[in-house]
Amino acid sequence: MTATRSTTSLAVAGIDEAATALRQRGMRVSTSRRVVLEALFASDRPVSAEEISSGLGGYPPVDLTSVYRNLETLEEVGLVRHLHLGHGPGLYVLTSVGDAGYLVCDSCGDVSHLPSAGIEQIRRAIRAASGYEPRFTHFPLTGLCPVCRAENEGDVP
Amino acid sequence: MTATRSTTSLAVAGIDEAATALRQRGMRVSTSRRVVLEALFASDRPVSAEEISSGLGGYPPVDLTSVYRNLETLEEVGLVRHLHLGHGPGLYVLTSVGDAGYLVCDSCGDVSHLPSAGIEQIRRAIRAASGYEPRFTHFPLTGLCPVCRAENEGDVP
DNA sequence: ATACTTGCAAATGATTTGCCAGTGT
DNA sequence: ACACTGGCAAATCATTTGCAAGTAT
Repeated sequence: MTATRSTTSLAVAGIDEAATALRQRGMRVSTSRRVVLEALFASDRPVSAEEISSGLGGYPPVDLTSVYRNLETLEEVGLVRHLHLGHGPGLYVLTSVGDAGYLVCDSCGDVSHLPSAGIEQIRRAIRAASGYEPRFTHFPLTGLCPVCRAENEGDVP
Repeated sequence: MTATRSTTSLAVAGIDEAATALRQRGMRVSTSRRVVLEALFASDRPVSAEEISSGLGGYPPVDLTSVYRNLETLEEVGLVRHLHLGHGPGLYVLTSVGDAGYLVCDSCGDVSHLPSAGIEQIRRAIRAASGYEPRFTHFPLTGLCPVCRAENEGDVP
């Protein structure tokens, strides 16, 4: 009833395939929209609307409002997804990057990828505990990273 | 380096114990601060600053700024913690409620408690995969709830 | 009496909306 | 041509900051 975020994804290999997907739905491939896509394809990490707007990676700047509107559109189509790693602005990625997820340390703020090796175990444990089919794409897992864990021996063990 | 949130907690049984903890640190137990604490003690769910400010549970209204400032102070002391369940305002709870965590469905928005029965398994899997000591207190686990999982059979299985 | 707190106004950061001109198809 | 888009200004939502007046201790 109150869907918080997109539940569909459309993985695509490059701009051309993305453009085709858009046109198939009667959407246009405008300059701004293309720049947003190119910036996302060029980045190896989640990026904010502001970063894209201000010319991330040498692409021409695009009005911030248009960036937001395009990201929203692309998210509806399933090409893009957004996530939150902490208190900053939302971050956007292509759905084609997969859904491995992130880890953020509550103490030092360190951000890392959730190692794919152990993900299936985590999934299984969550499924068993709750019946949910987990996704790690919208919020990171958080806690104390190994380093801070060693340091914070007194705190909330 | 970039601590995102408090890593300490101070569980307390009631207002009086909380008041003592505050005074021990040279902090005052003003009317506003007491109302914020009372509202938190009276609520059985995480609440927003706005809710507290506008007189949740029949307590006298407190200026929103003061609520934010008090919540921040109480969080520093370790009496309070905040979390995000989705895109709305931050939600606050007493740390004395424990750290079981929440589950939110990406599709229908349903919010539930992470059943304590399976938590240790989940913790173990995350620890094994990443070395992190997980906390489920700041962001919920998300995914498809059992009901939506059955419905969305085509989507991103 | 002193320093911690409050309340109000104003600022900030992130995102959204209205509106009309611009442009893919 | 027509409908989808873009850009700019202004609005909105959540939260923070400045500052003078108020009050726990």
